[in-house]
Amino acid sequence: MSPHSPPGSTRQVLLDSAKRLLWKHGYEAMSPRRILAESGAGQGSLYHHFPGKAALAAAALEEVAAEMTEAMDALFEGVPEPLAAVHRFLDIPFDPLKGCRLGRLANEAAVADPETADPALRAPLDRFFAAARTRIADALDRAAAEGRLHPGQDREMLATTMLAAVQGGFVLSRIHQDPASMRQAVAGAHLLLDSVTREPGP
Amino acid sequence: MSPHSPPGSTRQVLLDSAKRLLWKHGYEAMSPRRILAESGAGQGSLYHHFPGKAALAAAALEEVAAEMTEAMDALFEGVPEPLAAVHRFLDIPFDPLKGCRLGRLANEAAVADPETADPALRAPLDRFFAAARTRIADALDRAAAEGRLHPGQDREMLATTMLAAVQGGFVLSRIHQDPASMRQAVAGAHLLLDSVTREPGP
DNA sequence: GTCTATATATTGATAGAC
DNA sequence: GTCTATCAATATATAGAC
Repeated sequence: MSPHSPPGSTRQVLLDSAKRLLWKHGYEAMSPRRILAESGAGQGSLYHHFPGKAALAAAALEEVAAEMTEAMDALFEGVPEPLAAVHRFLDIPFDPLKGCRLGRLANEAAVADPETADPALRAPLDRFFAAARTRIADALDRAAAEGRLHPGQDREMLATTMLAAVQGGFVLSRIHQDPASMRQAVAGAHLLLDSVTREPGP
Repeated sequence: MSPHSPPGSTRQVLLDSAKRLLWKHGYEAMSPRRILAESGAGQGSLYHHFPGKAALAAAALEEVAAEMTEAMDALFEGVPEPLAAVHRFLDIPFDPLKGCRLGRLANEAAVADPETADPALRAPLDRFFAAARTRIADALDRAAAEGRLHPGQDREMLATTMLAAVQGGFVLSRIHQDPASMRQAVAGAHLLLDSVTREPGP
């Protein structure tokens, strides 16, 4: 929406602080006061550059979604073999205890409660996960075209399951305060992928 | 901890309201004011029966965890064939848009932020998901003992993946405001389970 | 045990000087 | 564009009568 601000500008400093706080504390717990303390900006600056907390958060989430989409694109363009790219996606070294930068907001009222949500907050999440599923499903389609997938597999379903395994891994790791849950969930996703894969023909 | 209160008692009415609000809005968004409005109790009652909001929430979550553990036990005891029980678990008719009563709290600071969390809030979640994983892993062990599982499968890993698929399904369905994500994630979990299953011997 | 005030801190946002 | 007040509303909790 709004063009990128110059790095180091007050507007960008506010956005960077919001991005950190949204990751660490989520939306509701990200008070304007904390943003100002984090960023060093004065009280008036926030409301000069943004209509309010929600608009700042929405802009911050747009940036996060753009960064993550870019990372997905780089991964899928950088790994020529499509199945290898999906496995690589599962092996991204997330820190499971920190939660997913976008997925962790799925249960905040302002983001995803149909009655009280601000659509501008959910939109970047919606778009990123749709894009991620498309990247994965497209890779699986290419694998199928190369004869590397057993026929008759629902590639969109498989792509959703890959994403769900990672998101569920975050949830379980946070609850147990233990990265092992993420490792196991991802291992299951690898196994599922292997189970629909067939060796390259001669 | 505390013994169950008589149904209809003010204490239990407060607990029931807290359980509803925790599911619908989460912990931080569950203000004492809302609890009192929901329950019809007077202001003083909450602080007479509980030291504060955190203690009420912890007691409410203990009840939720107990209910869900009981439901898991009923399912796994009621379905004699262990693999069928795991498939049945995946087919529990969750409402994906409502989120998981316990899993939805995984990203609240008071529940799972190592710096600020109240251990009493995370404990019931930790215990329920550990118990759930054990139920599933035990069923897979029984299936293996009956020769229904391909050998060499990590049953704990598989159990974690089943739970993660459901939790990830909740996250994705909330983000897209669409139950389809949960259906697809669960379908992937069924497929994984099938891929490690072998037909009963003669 | 329950009720009606009330207290204090924090929230998200504004006012207005510079 | 940035700053220092300041605001009204809400959050969690307490006081004290009944």
